[in-house]
Amino acid sequence: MHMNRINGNDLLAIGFTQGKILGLALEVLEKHYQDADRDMVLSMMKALAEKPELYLDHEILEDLATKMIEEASAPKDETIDLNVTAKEFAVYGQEHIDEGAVRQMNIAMRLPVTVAGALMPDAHQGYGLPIGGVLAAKNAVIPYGVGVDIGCRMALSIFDIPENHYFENHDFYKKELIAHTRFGAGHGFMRKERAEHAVLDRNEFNMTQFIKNLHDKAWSQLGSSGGGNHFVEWGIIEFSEEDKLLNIAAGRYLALLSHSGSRGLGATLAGHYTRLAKDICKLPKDAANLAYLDMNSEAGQEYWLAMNLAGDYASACHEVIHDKMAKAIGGQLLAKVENHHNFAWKEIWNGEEVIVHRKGATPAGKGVMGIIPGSMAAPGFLVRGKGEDLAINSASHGAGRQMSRTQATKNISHQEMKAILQENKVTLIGAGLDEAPMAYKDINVVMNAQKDLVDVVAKFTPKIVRMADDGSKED
DNA sequence: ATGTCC
Repeated sequence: MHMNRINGNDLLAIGFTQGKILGLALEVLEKHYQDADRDMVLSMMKALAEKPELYLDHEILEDLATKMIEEASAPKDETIDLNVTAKEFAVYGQEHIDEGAVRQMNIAMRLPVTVAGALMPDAHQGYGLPIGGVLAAKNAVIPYGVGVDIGCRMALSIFDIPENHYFENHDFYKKELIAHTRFGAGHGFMRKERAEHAVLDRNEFNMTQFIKNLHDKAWSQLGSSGGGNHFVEWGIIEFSEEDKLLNIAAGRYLALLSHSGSRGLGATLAGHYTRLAKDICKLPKDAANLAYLDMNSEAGQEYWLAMNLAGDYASACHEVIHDKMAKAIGGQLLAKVENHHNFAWKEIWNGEEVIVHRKGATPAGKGVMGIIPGSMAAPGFLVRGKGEDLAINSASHGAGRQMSRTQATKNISHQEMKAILQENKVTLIGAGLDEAPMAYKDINVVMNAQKDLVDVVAKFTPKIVRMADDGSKED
């Protein structure tokens, strides 16, 4: 516990300014002055901010003082201009997409690094790049083009268990779902319950002090699901015909579907590197959140490694969940499919290597499998990409909202929600009105709008859904 | 999306 720990706001209050120096100063404080007297350290830092030259011979602050003098005398960053005209981009299901998302996409298409873009049929407004936005950039990566929940993904396990086994043992499956999943912002596992995974031994955790500090939280949250629209659910997957590639015969099977990301680790990394990008890459105000890092720069390479670490961590979380559940039910696995939808990839597009950002978009290269969920009461789909160039080999990552969280909480009643769950024979554990099926677009309409992007392989119908408890019900 | 720490 560091109740009196000096934070960024404290330093801003005594004369530090937003930027790289602030981060360095916080690192020095953490490393050398954690247990020192707060007032003493604050007055020393204040003096340093006013006259860094007095600290050039200081045992600990020498390096920081040097950098502050360099920074102060360096020429000021110039704003990078956007192109006057936006490059054209494909939009799928435009009639169901809000204007804000299209406006944001138009700004993204004016970045000097932009090669191509596309908007998926579940698109809506986000920070910087819209959710459901795909952007191919030349040798640059945009932290907010990936999103806050780095590596957020879907994972599906199909078991060799016929659907009637589920219907006959509903309570057992419900019990195991509750026993082996954990939800809620900030929630993780106590030391004795913690899972192990090779991702925790990854070298990238030692890359910087900032990442090192996130290791313990990452460990405690390994195998947890978080909040918002994240879920773990049992459902029935239906193959209307044999799938030779998966080697699955036509029929209905029990399946486990999960949706979650990189938890606190990814969120903290996303925030850190977005700040860094905004500090380095000054864009006009309406494009500020699209700040990018050069892939050849130290910051760009550091973000790339951190992003990949967060992605692999998110994958590990799903692996832990699916392993626990498979073990609990003792089922034989027929197939496992996984895809991330908040990430950046190096891909070849139109003959050149580009960085493809998918922020809430499913990779849909030719033959690439993905999962597009509907809602807790609507089916989701196992799909195969068609490799559509205009969509930059992408598809939607879900149905998309038709009501904001606030709107949904206001306009939907608990009775209405109960009725639609009953009608679809869905058992719900947790979740608030903001995740009600009516808050989402009709998944069939969305799938229709992306017929050129994916083929449907199988249909997944949710049966027992677990989400985070409704925030309003918590104390 | 995230224990609301730039």
